[in-house]
Amino acid sequence: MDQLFAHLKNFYHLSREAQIALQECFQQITLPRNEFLIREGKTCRHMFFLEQGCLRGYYNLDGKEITHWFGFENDFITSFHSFITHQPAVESIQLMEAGTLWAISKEALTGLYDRHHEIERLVRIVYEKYYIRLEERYVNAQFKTATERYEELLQQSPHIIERVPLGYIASYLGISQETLSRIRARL
Amino acid sequence: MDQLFAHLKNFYHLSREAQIALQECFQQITLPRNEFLIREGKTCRHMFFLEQGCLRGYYNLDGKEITHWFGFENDFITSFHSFITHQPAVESIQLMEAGTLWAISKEALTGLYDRHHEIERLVRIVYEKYYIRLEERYVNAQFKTATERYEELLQQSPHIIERVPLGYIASYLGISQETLSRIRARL
DNA sequence: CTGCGTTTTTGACTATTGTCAAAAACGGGC
DNA sequence: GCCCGTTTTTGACAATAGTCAAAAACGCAG
Repeated sequence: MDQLFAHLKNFYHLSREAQIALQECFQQITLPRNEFLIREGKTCRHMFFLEQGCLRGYYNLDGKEITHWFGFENDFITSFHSFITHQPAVESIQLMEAGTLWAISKEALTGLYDRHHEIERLVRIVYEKYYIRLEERYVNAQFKTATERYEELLQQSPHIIERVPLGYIASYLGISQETLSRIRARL
Repeated sequence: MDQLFAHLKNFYHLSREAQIALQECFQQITLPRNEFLIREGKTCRHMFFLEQGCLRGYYNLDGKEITHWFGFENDFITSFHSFITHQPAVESIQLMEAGTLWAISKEALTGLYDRHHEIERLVRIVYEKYYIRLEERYVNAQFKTATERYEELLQQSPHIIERVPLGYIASYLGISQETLSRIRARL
């Protein structure tokens, strides 16, 4: 829990009361490797904070699993579309390692917004940061070659390459596993 | 101005007082075709609402202009990265048609957050919606073929194709103009 | 209607990546 | 250390998209 609150300070400094209120709404979860946090088709009603472990979000495209993001320590995790719209999730989220998470329900969170303005502010700021992160990812994904994308991943997120099977990384980069293997051979 | 407030109701219903406070912070701008709303290298300190017209965001990659998004009526426009981080914008935003916009400065907006909790809520909700919109765009861009992306654009946003030169659309889809021309010929 | 600059299309060729299949390397359990 | 299932690499070929250059179509001023 300390880790979560330490991380929140990167976004906004909460008052003691807000922290206590927030703390009461979180529940700890421990899940083994390969377990699902969210399954396609179910509505996701929680936001998670990943304290320890790593996981991937993926969806099905013509029977193929497309991994479109990874989550690591200190990431906020949810199926955002489902969480926001209350519609069934189109993606699944699966643990790639055994992990520890903190969960907060959407009702609890929106309840807090009314009682603690600062918590809503915190969440707004988190969204802003996540938005620009996604924007960057979008530009990289669409307008760079596979090799450039891999090299950038190597530089910026070497932890991904160390902890994640090649097949998932290839999918994440939008290329086939064979192509990624050849890129690696060349470097 | 009516149009702006009518549009805001899609996100959150503001009280009369909040509306008045917000209204006072907006300034109208009119710009001719090809004018720049934001130029690469300058810090963007405003959020805009596009009442009438259309524009594009683009950046330079090895001397080439990469158009990565379009804005149309009722869109909120800014260089999000610059607006949030206060760093110089990496992109430029240019009018493709003469347009009318409403501008609000970042200071004015953050000032409103303190005085009107609901305005911060509204903005949080706007960010949520824009986030999931971007997520969708990301998935489409990375994991579908050029033809699929063009067909989806045709179905979901025919207005883009009607109002925007082919070269910009090709860039937006992440393909060369020639390839887009060939896709069109085939359909 | 004509001419001219811009935008779009077409052609020929090249580079990149995908697909399918098989081989090699890796890693944990015994 | 050995076996077996999984992951990664390699090979051959096909499909997709990019590049450069030229032609055609378009749009507007005069």
